[in-house]
Amino acid sequence: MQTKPTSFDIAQLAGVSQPTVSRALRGSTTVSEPTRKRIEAIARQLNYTVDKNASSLRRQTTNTLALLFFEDPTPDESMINPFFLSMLGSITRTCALRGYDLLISFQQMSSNWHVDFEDSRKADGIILLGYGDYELYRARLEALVEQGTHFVRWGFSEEGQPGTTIGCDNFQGGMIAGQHLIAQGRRNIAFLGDATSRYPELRTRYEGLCAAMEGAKITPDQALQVDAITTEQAGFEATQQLIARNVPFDAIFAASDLIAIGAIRALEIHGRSVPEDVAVIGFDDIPAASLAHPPLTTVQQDYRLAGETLVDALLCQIRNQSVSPAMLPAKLIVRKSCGAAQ
Amino acid sequence: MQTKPTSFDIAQLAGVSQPTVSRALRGSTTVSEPTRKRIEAIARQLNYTVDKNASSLRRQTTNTLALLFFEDPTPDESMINPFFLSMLGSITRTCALRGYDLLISFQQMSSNWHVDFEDSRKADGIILLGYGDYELYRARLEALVEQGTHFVRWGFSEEGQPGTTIGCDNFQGGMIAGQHLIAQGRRNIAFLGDATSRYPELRTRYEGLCAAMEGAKITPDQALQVDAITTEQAGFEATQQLIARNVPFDAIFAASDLIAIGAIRALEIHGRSVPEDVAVIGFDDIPAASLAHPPLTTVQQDYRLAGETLVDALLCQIRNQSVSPAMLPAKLIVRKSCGAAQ
DNA sequence: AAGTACACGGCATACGTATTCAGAGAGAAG
DNA sequence: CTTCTCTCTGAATACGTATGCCGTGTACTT
Repeated sequence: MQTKPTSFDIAQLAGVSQPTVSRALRGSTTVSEPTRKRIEAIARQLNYTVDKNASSLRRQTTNTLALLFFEDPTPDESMINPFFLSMLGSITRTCALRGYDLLISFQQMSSNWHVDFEDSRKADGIILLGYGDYELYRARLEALVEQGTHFVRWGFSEEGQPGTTIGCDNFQGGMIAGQHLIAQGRRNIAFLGDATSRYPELRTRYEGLCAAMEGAKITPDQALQVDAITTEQAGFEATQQLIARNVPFDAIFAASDLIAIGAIRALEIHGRSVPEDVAVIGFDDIPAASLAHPPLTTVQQDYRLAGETLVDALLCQIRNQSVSPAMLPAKLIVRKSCGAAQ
Repeated sequence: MQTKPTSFDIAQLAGVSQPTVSRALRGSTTVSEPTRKRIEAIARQLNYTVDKNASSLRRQTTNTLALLFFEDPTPDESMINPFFLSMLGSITRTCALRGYDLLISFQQMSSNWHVDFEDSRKADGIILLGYGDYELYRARLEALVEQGTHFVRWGFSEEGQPGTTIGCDNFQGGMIAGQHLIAQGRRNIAFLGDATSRYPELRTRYEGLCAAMEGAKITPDQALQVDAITTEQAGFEATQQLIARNVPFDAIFAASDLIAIGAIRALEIHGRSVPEDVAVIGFDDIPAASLAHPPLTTVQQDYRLAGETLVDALLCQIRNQSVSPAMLPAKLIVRKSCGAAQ
C-alpha cells in the first residue's frame, strides 16, 4: 500500500469512467445496480476513501463545523469552564450523528480572531461558546454577520443582536433559585456575579433573583451583590468582600457553580456553616457540583439539549433555513447546600 | 462581498500572475520586495485568505491533527473522563502554537472506527486518547501502522507495541502512592481498579503498589484487589464488594480519582471515616479531586506536559523524524484523604 | 417498422492553489 | 557589442472530485 487509491484507479479496475465511480459511490440513481455493486466492491477492497479536500474543493462545502471557545484569560490558560466542557461532549456527539466533523479551537478574548475557519473554507459554520465581556466582542460578531459567516452563539439573547443566539432562560433560572431560597425562609439573599452589562447572562440571573424577591416583597439590597467572574477564585474573593461589608446575609445565589464552590470555601474559613448559617445555590450543575461539600444545590442547564440545539440551529442556517433564537428552560436541582429537606 | 476573493483576483489587481501571488504570500524569496508589498497590501484589503481545501489538495498535507477519544460505553454517552478533558485543553493549545488545527471525535470502543481522518486526508496525523480494553483495539492499532498512518497514543507503553505511545510512569506512580500510605502506618492496602491485562495502565499502577508493599515486607493480598473501570459508580460498587469480603483494610489506593471519589461515598455510607479508618489515594488529579470531601490525595499526571508531548511526538512522526516513546513522571499530591499531616 | 422516451455512462471541465520549467530582461564581464 | 549570469515572473500543469451536458443503445409506443 504505497499510494492512496483514487476514483480513477477504481474506474480503471471497474472498466468505467471516473465520473461513474463518483456517481456510484455517492448514491446517484443514474448508475445501474450491477455497476454500482461492482464499483462498491472494488472500492471496499482497495480501502478507498473519498479525498475530503478534493471533494470539499469541488463542492464548496466541507461537512465540518468549527467550535470556538473564548474566555477571559485565566491563570492557567488550558483551563476551561466545566460547563462548556460538558457541552463539548454533547456537541461532538450531535455533530457525529449529523455526519459532520468538528474542528475546535480556543481563543483568548483579547487575541485577534485570526482563525476564521469559514473564511478559509475549513468549516461550513461556527459555534461560539464562552462567557466573556460582551462589549468586547460584539463588534466581531457584527463583522461575522457582514461577511455572511454562518454561526450560532451560546449565551444571552437580545433583540437586534448580531447572529443567532441560543441560551438558557437565565431570568427564569434566577427566579426559581430565588423562590426556593425564599421558601426556605431566607430573606437576605446575596448575589455573587457580575451584574453589569458586560456579562448580560449573569446580570439576567440577578434580575431573575430580584424578581423573585420583589414577588415576596423583599427589596434587593445593592450591598449584597458582589461582582465576580466565573471562577472558583473569584467566588472565594467575592465572598470575602461580602463578609467584609458586614451586612447580614443568610443565603448566597452564585452566578455559577464555580463561584458557589469558591464561596463555600470562604464561608467555611470564616466559620459560617452551610447551609445552617448561609444557604448556597449555584448555577450550571457542573459535574463537581454534586461532589462539593455539602453537595451543591444548583440551577441546571441542560447541556445535552443545549449542544444539540446549537448544532441543529447552525445546520439550519447553513441550509439557509430560517432559525429563531431559542431559550432553553432551567431546572432547580436540590441538594444539601440550600438547607431544604430532600 | 459576494464571492470569496481568490489568488487570481489579487493577481489581476496587482498586474501579476497567480503563481506570483502564491509565491509572494507564502514568503518565497524569489519575489521582489516591491511586488510582494503590493500583493500583500491588496490581499489584506480584500480580506483574502488562502482556501485551505485547495491548498491541502495541492500540497497533500492539511496542517490539521485529529484527536480521537475512545472509551468504554458509559451510561451517559456524552460524559468524558475528566482527566482526558483536562488534557484536551493542553492539546488544543499546543496545536495552536504549532500552527495546526485540531479535529476532534469521540468513538465508542465497540463501534467501527469508521472515521479515518488521515485516510480521507482531513488530518495529517491522529492522537488517540482513552483507557479501554486494550485487547479490543490492538488489532486496530496494527492496521493503522500497516496503513502508514501517523499516530500517537496516550497510555501504556510496552515493547513491540504498535505505534508510538506516550504515557505516565504508572509503576512509579503506584509505588509512591504505596510508599506514602505505608509511611502513614497503613498495612492493609486495598487496590480498586482492573488488574487484568485488559487495562495495562491500571495493572501497572497495581504492580507499583505491590512493589512498594514488598519493599516494606508486606505481602499484597489478592482479597484486597477489586476490579473497577474508571467511573465513580464502579468505584462505589467495588468498595461495597470490598467491604462485603470482610477482609480488614485501612487504606485504599484507587486506580483513578473517579474510582476514589466513588469509594469515599461508599465508605461514608458504611460508616467508615476517611482518613481515620481508611486512607484513600487516587490517581490523575482531576479538577474534582481537590473539591472532594475530604480533599483527595492523589497521584498527579501532568496533563499539560502530556498534551504537549503528544502533539510534538506526532509532529515529529509526520516529519518522518524518529520518535521514541516517552514516560512522564508522576507526582504525589498530598491532601487530606490520606491522613498525612500537611 | 419507425419514432419516442428513457436509462446509463462518458467527456469535458471547474474548484483554487503550488510547483516545475522555461524565458525575459538587466547587468556584468570580456 | 557579445556572451554569460542572475533575478524575477509567467505558462503550464497537477492535486482528486463532482457535475452539466450530451451521446448511445435499448425498450416501448403507435
